Amino acid sequence: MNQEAYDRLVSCGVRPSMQRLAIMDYLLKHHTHPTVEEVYQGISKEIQTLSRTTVYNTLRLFSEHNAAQMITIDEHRVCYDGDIHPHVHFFCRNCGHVYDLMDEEIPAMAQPKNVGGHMVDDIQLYYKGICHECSTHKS
Amino acid sequence: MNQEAYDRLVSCGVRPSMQRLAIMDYLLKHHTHPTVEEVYQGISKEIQTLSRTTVYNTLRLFSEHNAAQMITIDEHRVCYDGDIHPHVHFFCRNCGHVYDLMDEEIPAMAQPKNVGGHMVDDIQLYYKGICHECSTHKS
DNA sequence: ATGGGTGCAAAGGATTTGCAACATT
DNA sequence: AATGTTGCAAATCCTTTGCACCCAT
Repeated sequence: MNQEAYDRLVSCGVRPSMQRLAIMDYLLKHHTHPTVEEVYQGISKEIQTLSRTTVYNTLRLFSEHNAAQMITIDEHRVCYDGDIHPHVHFFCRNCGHVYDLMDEEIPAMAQPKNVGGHMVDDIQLYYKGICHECSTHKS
Repeated sequence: MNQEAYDRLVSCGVRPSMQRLAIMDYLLKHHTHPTVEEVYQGISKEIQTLSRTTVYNTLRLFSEHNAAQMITIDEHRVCYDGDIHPHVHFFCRNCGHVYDLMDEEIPAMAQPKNVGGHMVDDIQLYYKGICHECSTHKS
């Protein structure tokens, strides 16, 4: 079993279960910003009885407990990131891939701060454009 | 007629039409980050024959021509902003409202720049949390 | 008459909900 | 037993597509 997945769940106040551990494990091992469907496809081999509903519920639960990041950069589909360290996401309009940009600066959000009267607890910085792959391998 | 709406369309290379002018006019007069549905409801009184399809197509067209901003901060629904000056958006997890934060700094994006090999042409900075309304009028 | 714009109806997809079965304490 | 978790099927909601009509050049 994956100790890191277990620890993440416990430290974020999420009760561990077979499915939850498998899903967190998947997120920690695949830095591909998977969608619900991709997570489901990746895990259903191991857990034959897994349902999409559980993946939906679990990923939502994770993001509510800050055990994973929900990314809404693509209008068509939500995806998730097991890396909860704040970093910039880049979305390619052409191929739809989401890339991490670890070197870009992003204002840190150690604890909730008050901005214009509102309590801000999360900051997401999204870059959009055309990725390197798509701009070189143009058809 | 609204000269500002007309000018925005022309300067962004969007051919004006009855519907397009009405939709742009709505965006310029309502800084509420309306969804497709809200724009539709707001305009269908004037243009009785307006269809949702046209609103969908038109708002998409606007965002493709940078005549409006498409905002995907809320996982459930896309919304639009007629203000194309870069500014931070704040999303309230509780009531779902999207607020402008004009005073927050946002890295400017005058023209496309290369970041880690990718051509970035748009930057969006999203803050999330609980808005002032929701935190004071708690139930 | 040609090309773009509009709108209806239908299709498509993603996500949520209700509820019953199951697991775990 | 009680509580939380899972999963199926159905429902819902958002958005796109195909196609025909219409308008303006």
